[in-house]
Amino acid sequence: MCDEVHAAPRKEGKFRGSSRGSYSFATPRVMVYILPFKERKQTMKEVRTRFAPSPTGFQHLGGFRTAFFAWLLAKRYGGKFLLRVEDTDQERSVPGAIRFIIEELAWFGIQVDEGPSRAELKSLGEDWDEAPNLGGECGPYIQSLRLPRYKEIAEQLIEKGFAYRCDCTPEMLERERNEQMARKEQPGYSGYCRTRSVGAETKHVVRFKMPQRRALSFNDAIRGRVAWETIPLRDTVILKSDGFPMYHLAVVVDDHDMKISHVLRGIEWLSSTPIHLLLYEALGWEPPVFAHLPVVNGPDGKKLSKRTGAAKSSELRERGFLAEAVLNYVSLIGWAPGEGSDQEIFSREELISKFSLEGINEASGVFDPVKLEWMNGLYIRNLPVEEFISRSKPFLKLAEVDLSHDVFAAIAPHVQERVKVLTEVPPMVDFLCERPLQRQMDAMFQKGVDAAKAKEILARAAQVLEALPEFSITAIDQALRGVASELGLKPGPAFVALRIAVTGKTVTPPLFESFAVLGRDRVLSRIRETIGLIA
RNA sequence: GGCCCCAUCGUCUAGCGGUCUAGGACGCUGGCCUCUCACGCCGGAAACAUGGGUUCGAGUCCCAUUGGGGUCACCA
Repeated sequence: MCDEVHAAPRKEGKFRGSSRGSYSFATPRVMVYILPFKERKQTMKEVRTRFAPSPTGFQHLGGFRTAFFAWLLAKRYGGKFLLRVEDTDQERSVPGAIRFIIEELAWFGIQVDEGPSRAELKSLGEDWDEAPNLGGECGPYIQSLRLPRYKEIAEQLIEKGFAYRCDCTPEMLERERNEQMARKEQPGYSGYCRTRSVGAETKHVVRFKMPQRRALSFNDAIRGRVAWETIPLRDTVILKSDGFPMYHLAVVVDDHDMKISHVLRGIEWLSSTPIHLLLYEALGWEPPVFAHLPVVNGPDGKKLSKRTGAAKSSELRERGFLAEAVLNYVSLIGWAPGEGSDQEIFSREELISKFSLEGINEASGVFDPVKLEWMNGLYIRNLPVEEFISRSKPFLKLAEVDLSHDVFAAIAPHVQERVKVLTEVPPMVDFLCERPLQRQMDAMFQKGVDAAKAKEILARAAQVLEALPEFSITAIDQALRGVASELGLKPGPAFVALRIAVTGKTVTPPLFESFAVLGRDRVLSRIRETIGLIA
């Protein structure tokens, strides 16, 4: 009954016509995320999703969005989220990449239920003090540690006639390709070794026999039916000559072994799904539900890259973004709650309860750093003050702005609603330190305030402030306004001089509060110092 | 080039045949608030790629065109 939802019939017409060899994979577990909770519990398998990055460098935001969606889906249905490391390309694997991924997931608060154990990490030389010991029943969770398993499956496929050994050298393949191109044919492996019998002892790869003229389709959880009338692919290598598997073999084997129910991955994988489907078929395994996610592009409309600046999560953290805000923002690229809802600020719990594959868009999206900043500012403002203070402290320390807890706490509420990222905090409060000020003196003279007038304001203000019985915010407020009107000035222009004299800057937290926090002595000495500076 | 995916304001999106003279958010912009800067509040400009169908009726369904993107490795 519920099968209808994802068996989206919109592509049906296109597909119906091909009668020969038509085959489609049923994906009955589609109903997993549309059945009411109680019903589901009795009939459904556990939802198990995974994030399977290859440790070839730094993941960007798009990668973590994929991980987050997979995590949300698992949590939504009380399932498990696993981390698997796809390091089958020895040459491209870079040391430290696994650690980066694990630490970033932790920063985002995406808990991994199953993943590499400490021993697995150690065996790869990827061990560090705070390394978590994930583990799980389906390990190892690092592909380079699962080589015998892939070999076993490859042998099985050869025995059953779905695959064969090929000892063609790269040079031979190259020559073949050149000849094909000269003849203006589609280049690709001809299948030379299909009918030969290459012994296991000679150096070889294992190739999967791709059927030609075969219709194939499946129900993508996001796009509905995707169909191929013929398989356009050549016999593809599934096991390399060095004994490592190719991606296609490794994913299929691992997703099966690890009982993955839903595969969420980037749309760049859509084209290779037929190979995976064929592999599942040959192995007699039931394929998981596939959901191919739209890509996230940079503001330039091109793929997210390291040069996109804020696209690297670790960089966002260093720049003072909050994990909650980043996750909230990133989840909005390609996903919306739907049902006419306008909501776009979600707690983690709300996201879990509202997330669904149906809400994911087909179209690619653009990462907008400006909106992220806005949202981060919103999250910062919504933080309890104490939380804001403790999160700001590392940034103060890094910027060598040395303030006591009490001093910073006194000004914090005013800073909190003025920053979008935490790195903006230190420059906003560094005037409270003992450091000598660099004053923007030239900004002082404007709107009817010349050097003489400025001196007058400062001198009078110093006098009045010194005489104040109590150096409180309201007292300072009244006193300073009094000075302004006494000198025939509006508060605005009058306070510019004072602000620069005491803080050195034109933009600061509110003046009276700043003065109160600084204390009378320092305010007075700074004002007097400035008077001497005016020519 | 073959195959596949995609197409609503600049950007993220709502919209699942009539309630769309298309709603929200960021950004932009006019104003209010105001000691600067922010916050907050009120207002504005800004989009259904094009052409055919289907239908009493299409942003919503179908086809084509155009334009983007992906993929065709002993990379993932």
